[in-house]
Amino acid sequence: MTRSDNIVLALSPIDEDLKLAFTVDCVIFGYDNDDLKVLTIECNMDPFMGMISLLGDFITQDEDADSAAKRILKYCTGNEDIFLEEVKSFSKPDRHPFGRVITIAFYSLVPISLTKLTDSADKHLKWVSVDEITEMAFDHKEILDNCLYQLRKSLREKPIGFELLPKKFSLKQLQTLYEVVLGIELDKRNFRRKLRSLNILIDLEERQQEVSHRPAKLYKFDEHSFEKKSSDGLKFEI
Amino acid sequence: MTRSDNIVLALSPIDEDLKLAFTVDCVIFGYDNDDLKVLTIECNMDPFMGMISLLGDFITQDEDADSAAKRILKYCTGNEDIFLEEVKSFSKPDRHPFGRVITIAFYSLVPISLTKLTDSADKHLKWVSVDEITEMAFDHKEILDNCLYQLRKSLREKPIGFELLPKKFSLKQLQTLYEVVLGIELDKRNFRRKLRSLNILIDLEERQQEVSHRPAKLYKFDEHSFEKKSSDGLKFEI
DNA sequence: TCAAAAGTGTTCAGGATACACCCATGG
DNA sequence: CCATGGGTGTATCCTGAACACTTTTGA
Repeated sequence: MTRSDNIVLALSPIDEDLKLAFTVDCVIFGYDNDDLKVLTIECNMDPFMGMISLLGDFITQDEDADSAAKRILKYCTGNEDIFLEEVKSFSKPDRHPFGRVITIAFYSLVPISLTKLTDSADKHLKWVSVDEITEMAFDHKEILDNCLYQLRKSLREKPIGFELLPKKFSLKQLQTLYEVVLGIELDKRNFRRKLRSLNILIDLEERQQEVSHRPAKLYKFDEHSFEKKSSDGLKFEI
Repeated sequence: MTRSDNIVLALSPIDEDLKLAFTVDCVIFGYDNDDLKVLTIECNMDPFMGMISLLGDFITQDEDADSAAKRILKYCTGNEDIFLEEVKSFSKPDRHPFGRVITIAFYSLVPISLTKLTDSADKHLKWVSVDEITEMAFDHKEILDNCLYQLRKSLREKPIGFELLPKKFSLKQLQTLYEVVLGIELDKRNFRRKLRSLNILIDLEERQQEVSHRPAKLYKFDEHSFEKKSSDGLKFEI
């Protein structure tokens, strides 16, 4: 996979008569330093030259949209086992200057600190704070906005916040994540009581290291327990 | 538009080299006689000959997926102003026997009693109870299941139940709709109090006619009031 | 006057919210 | 011993759930 996998550059899978192509675009959200970011690549195609764009690629003949998205994630991070959710399609006839390019948007979640971008991808990619993004190539800003909306919705309905954090995290980190992504303030005691009552965290009996104050206890997400509770009809709601 | 608009029959927009085509499929939900139904068309293509299928069509060069879905709705009902929500894409490489056909699934809601199927569509189409459907052509049963799931979710989060009822309806009708679609029982008094507190119904000061018991009061949905409340952050939740 | 469905209030429990102080650690 | 962030409990309010009888109409 080369840089030409940026759909901006790869032309071959576009049928020249119908000018029809089918792609996926991934909004890869990362979280680091109490900040929500998106993985971007610089666009080198007029009229969007120099603007940032999302990671996307054609869907090949032998894969479905989901697999294509996973392939992009693996290309960027070397990892396939990443949270991924389909959001919606974007298919305005004039959305792409090369012709009819219909795309399915996904968003995915990674903790930036644990995510080494692969060598091949590294030099082209950039994490950009969501707040700082005012425009993107193509209709990618619109795609980002839709995915961000969906992320916020899902974050309140399903326990996916953990996907953005390191395996071990403190309750404070988790709370800040919710506050940053949702753009709201949460009460510390109520937040903790809520999570305690959900019973989906495992106390690791460990503490933060090398902090100049009382170190926080560390937890991990109890995926197994959640799956069980979930099928019993647990209502996750923050 | 002819019957060949059923994607099963129309071949031309499939590129013969790439075998790539792009379609929409509509799960058109209708409600009648306290029963949730889906509009279907008989499939006349092997290996699905005789099975029911969803209403679908190619996306043309000058429309987006949404417009294609609306076009299908207009073809079937003569009406364009119908509730429509995109659900997800279906893109398994082998999902269609003719080649690579990627589809975007939508569901829409109509009150069957108010929906005259257009003459051209009428003879081919059939309303089938959701409960009775065990198999469909292609992966349409999977599409239906996904759309039904999404309908149930949205029905609890947004005031869309009205889309399935006549303009004027009784509270009993509305409650039964929720009970039928969600497959649950609701308490009459709690349900009515809930609706009262939401303040999104207009009392028409009218009553049912020609029923052999005390006639129920009729209401209509106050779309304007809801829009206002919604932007003020009303949490609709049933 | 009967059958059939419409319509209405109260109580209780559990979850959501608001709120302030002590604790542990490193420097 | 001080600065910094970690950690905890209680009182109140509100919403959701459970529950039974009276009213109106047509036949």
